[in-house]
Parts: sequence; structure tokens; C-alpha cells
Amino acid sequence: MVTIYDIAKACGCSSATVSKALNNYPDVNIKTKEKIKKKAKELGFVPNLQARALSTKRTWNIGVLFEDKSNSGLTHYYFSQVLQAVKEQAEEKGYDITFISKNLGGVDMSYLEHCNRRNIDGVVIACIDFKDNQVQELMASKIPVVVIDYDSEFVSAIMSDNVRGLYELTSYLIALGHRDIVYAYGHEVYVTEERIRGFKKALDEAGIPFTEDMLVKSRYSEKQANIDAVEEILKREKLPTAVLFPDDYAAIWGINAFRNHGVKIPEDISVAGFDGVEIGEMIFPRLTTIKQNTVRLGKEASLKCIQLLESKSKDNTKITVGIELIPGGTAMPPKTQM
Amino acid sequence: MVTIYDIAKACGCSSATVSKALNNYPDVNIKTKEKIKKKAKELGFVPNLQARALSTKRTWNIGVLFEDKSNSGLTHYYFSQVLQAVKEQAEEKGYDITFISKNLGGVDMSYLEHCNRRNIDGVVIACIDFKDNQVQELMASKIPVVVIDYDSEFVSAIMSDNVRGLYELTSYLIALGHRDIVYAYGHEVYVTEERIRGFKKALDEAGIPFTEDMLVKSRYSEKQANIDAVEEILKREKLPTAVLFPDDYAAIWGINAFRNHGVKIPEDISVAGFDGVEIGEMIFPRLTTIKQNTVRLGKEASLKCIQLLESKSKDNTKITVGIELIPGGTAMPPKTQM
DNA sequence: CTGAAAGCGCTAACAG
DNA sequence: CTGTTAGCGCTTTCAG
Repeated sequence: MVTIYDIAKACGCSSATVSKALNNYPDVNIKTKEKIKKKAKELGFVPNLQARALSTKRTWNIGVLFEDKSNSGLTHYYFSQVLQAVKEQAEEKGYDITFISKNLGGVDMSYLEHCNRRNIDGVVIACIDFKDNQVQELMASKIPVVVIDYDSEFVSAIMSDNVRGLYELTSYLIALGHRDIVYAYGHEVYVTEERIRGFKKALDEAGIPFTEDMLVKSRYSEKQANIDAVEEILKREKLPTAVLFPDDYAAIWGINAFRNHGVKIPEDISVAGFDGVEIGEMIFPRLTTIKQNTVRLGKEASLKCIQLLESKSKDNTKITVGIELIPGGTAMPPKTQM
Repeated sequence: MVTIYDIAKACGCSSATVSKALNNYPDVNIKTKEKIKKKAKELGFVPNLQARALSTKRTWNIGVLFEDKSNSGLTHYYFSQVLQAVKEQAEEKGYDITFISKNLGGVDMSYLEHCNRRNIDGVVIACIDFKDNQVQELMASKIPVVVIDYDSEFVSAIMSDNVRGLYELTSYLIALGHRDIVYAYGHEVYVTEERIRGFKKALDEAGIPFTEDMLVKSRYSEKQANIDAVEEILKREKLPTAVLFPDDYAAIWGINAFRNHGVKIPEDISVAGFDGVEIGEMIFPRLTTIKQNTVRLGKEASLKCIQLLESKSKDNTKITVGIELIPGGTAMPPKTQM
């Protein structure tokens, strides 16, 4: 391993000058600077980030906290896209990503402790359960934090326009002629509340009275929970003409469950998802859904996090990212059975 | 931030003793050890890994190099599963993951340089293009390296039994009665060569003469390339009765392409994929495929990497992980048209 | 413009 | 069993 001392020796100057030259400080003779840089390249010098971090208190590392209840981790159809965007944007700015987890190495350790051990410069949080004590602890810490799809007084947040998402989707179905719509909603978290709000708003505007049976409890990203939801719905005397699922993944299994019971989609029941991930395009007919802008969500989160950590501050800026309705073949006008 | 000096002061001992106590060295009085540990917890001490790394030359960080030609990154249906397993296993052993990339922060930087900057302890490589100079450079470096699905004299490798995968899949189709089988193969890399070998072996054993038109060039994980492959096949005078695609993702778009041309799957043509990821279950009928054991691949890679880095060595152990045939509704006996 | 020196937080001989 | 000391590699005053 070649250090700045090796370069200093080779150039006949001090390590301080080498450091300054390599970091492009202005107060170093242009000639010596060039000489040092040349020599550094020649010797194959690679700066040691640990050493640098020790003296600068900057690791150029951004923590990413992502845990979902279904435990899909990196394989999550929706979040993997967001994470990819977070990562790409961070890398573009020179930061590496470190996943924050509990129980590292069998020792259990809080998220905050993990962050502090690694001295990450900031954290992006995208998880389902923001009520988790450890997540709260992290948000309340001195570390710059950006959350995705959560609303808090204390941290910066990037969010999808969830209210509008469900509002547009529901309005679209209503426009198709549906009135008996069921929303199989996901885990009871902030995002879900927002979506339910959008759902009700659309009904309200269309003059359709909201009744409790329009809401069925389900779960995000969980196959069985959605199959169960379908079975519950099928027990009803009067079936709805449209069912909205928590996400695209859920919708696909929901559709399959309906079909296994002989219910035709979209002929008998219209179905829609949420997220707009590629699996919605793989099935036939294409899934009607709301596309979330995962790339923007991720990039904005990274950028905001970097902005915060570079100014060593925290704030509670909110950035809302738009959504887009994607009509597909799974939602059609209801059969006129009158 | 509380340091070992703070603890030392509070306990009336030296920092050296604190360090030893906290690291469970045997040569420290059990009483003082307990006192120190208690005090450390009390003060909320969190060790600084950068500082430790600087003196121990161990960062407890494993690099993960993953680049595929389709640039899907973390959103790759197959690799995200492998990565998740690598990550989980690494974390269980106390290691964090760092993604290795080129062009960090706009500056272009080789994979090796990225590794050296971060002083990662070892690397797991799972990429398509092992011929890449930078990948080769990394494999040839002093850093312990484990590759997934590649064969090299110089590094340890974990691989799926690709030969057997295509052998079993092809044999299965032959057993169903197919003789006119086309393999739309992916990028021309090691894994592909292996699979083609398995394909030919199966034909050979069944006494079916191999002809060049049984092979069609396609690409892994790329929608358009596989649609193109389908279109090329459809131009033929005599259609095959079965088509094998590079992976499940490819197979799904292949099936859709066939259907868009009025070709019924599996009635007119049988189709199979490779990988065994969940999307194969989402479509109807379920995709016939070969399931790769992504969890084992990932875990073994992590474990091997850790074993190497802990012994500060490199070797060229090969571990082969089995595959499993998953019959699905996309492959049926061919229509008897005689 | 250059360099000496101290320090970031921790570990690792080596004495005692 | 405990403490002194010298680094690990880099940055950062502060003199010169």
C-alpha cells in the first residue's frame, strides 16, 4: 500500500503538501501540484478512506434502512427500484451505500448504533413500520435523515402523491361505471391512511356513499393475505364489480385467486393494483394500476440526504412526487346486469 | 461521541485496558472487565470502526460487484435474490456490504480502486461479463474474491449446475415428445456455454441430431431481444414444437410475443424458462423452468468469502449448487400432426 | 507556497 | 493483570 508519505519522499516534499495537492487546495504551487499528482498516479496511490474519515469525520457513506414486513429485502418488486435509484444517485455524488440492519453479527444492535459504528454521513429510510421504536430513535438522532413515504414533523420526506393515486384510480373506475368498489388495503400505516383518504374522496365526489364493506383489510406484498382477502370477498351475497389491491404484486395473486374460483377478470370483476412495476405488464391482460415514480423518489431522497449532510443540518422539507394512472385490461366497464 | 479514553478516565484505568476489556481479551481481570463493560454501556459507547480499521486492517466490509448487461442492478429478478442471500449471510457474520462500482462520484475509478479505497476485506462477484478487464484485474488482485457462476483457475467459485439444468429441462421436453426444440440462448458467456453443453447432451442421449437451427441467439433479461428471437423463429417454414428461453423473464416476454402473433402456448408451442423466480408463477399457466437455488448460491458465496478473508488467502475451490426442474403448464406434449 | 506537529479513535507490542 | 507508547494514513492548523 502506498501512502502520501511515499509520495512525499519521492517528490522531496512533506506529506502535508501532498495531501493539499491531491485534494486540490489552492495554496500549493501549480508545478509541485502537478508533480505530486503525476507521482501519485505513477506509484498507484489510492487514498485510504478510513484514515481520511478519522480526521475529517466524513465517511462518504449513506445508510439505507429498508425493512418491510414481508421481509423481501432487495427482492421487493417496488422497493428494489427505489433503492436502485437511491444508490445510483448516491454513487453519482461519490457516496457509497451501507445497509443498516439490526442484529449485525448475531449481536443485537439498534439501527442507530449500526449507523454510529460506521459513522455514516446520513440515512435514507424506506420502510413500512415507521412506528418502530428503533426507527423513531434514528429519526430523532443527530444523523441527517430522509424518509420515503412517511410524514413526520422532524425529518425530511419524499413522498408519492398517495392520496391522488387512489383518488385517480378510483375515479377512473367510477368513470367506467363502477359503484360497488372494494379497496383491499395494506398494512395500517401512513401510506395506507393516505390512500384510503384518496379512495373516499373519489367516492365522495361521485356521490357514492361510503360504506364499511368497501374496505377489506389485506397486506402489502403478501400473497396469502390477498388470496384470503379474495376469499372473504367471494363469500358475500352481492359481489363488488371492482376490487383494488394494495399493490401490483397483491393484485396479481388476487386475480389468480379470483380465476381459481371461476371468476373472470375483467368480465366479472375489474381489478387494479398500485405501484406500476413491470410484473403488471407481464400478465394478460395488462394490469390497471397507478405508477409511482420510483426513480424520482429514490433520486430525490439521495439528493436531499446529501444536501442535509453537507450542510450538517436536519429539516423537515417535504417533496411530493407525482403518480400516473396506467389503464390496463383488468379494469373494464361493469356488466350491465339491470 | 464517547471514546475509550472517556471510559478509561471514568474507570481510572488506561485506554489499553479498556480496549482489551471491550474486545474480550483474556489477560484482563474479570472484575475490571465487568466494570469497564458496564461503564461503556452506561456512557453509550459505540466503537468507531474507521479507527479500528486503521489499526487492524480489517473493515468488516465485503464488496459486492454486480453488473449485468441489461443494467437492472438491484431490480434484477434473479440476482436480487442472490444478493439478498449474500447480504443476509454476511450480516449474520458481522459484515456489511458495499457495492463496488466504476465511476464513483463522476470520477472514473476501477473496481479494484474502489475496493482499495474502502479497504474492503473481500469481494463477491456476480456479473455477466467476467471477461471485462476490470473484473479480471480485481480477480487477479490480492483481495480475496469469490465469483458466482464463473469458472476460473484463480478464484473460488460458487456455481449452479448449469449443464445439468439445461440437460434436465431438455430431457423433460424430449420425454414429453418434443424433437424440434429451439434454445434461444443468452449472452455468450461461460454460463451460456455450459447450458448449451447440457442442451446438446440431452439431444445426444435421446438420439436427436443437433442442428445449428436449434440455437437462436438472444439475451438474458432483455425484453426486446427475446421478442426479436420469437419473430425470427416465426419466420421459419417449419416451426419448432418447443422453445427454451435464456431465463424466466425472457420466457415471459417470449410467450407474450408468441401470443401476440396468434401462437398458442402451450398448444402450438411449448415454452420453458430458467431461474425459477416468482414471476414464473404469476403468469398463467405456470412457467416450466429450472429453479436455481439462489439462497444457497448467495450464502455459500458469502461464507466462502469470509473464510478466505479470515485466513487471508485465496484459492480456487469450486462449489456446485444443485438445480431443480419445475414443470409448468407452458410445456405440454406436442400436437401429434402426423 | 511549504512543512512541522498534533490529532482523529483504536490496537498492539512490550515493559513492568 | 495493567499501562506506556508507538503507530495506522490522512488532514489541519499555524509558523515560517
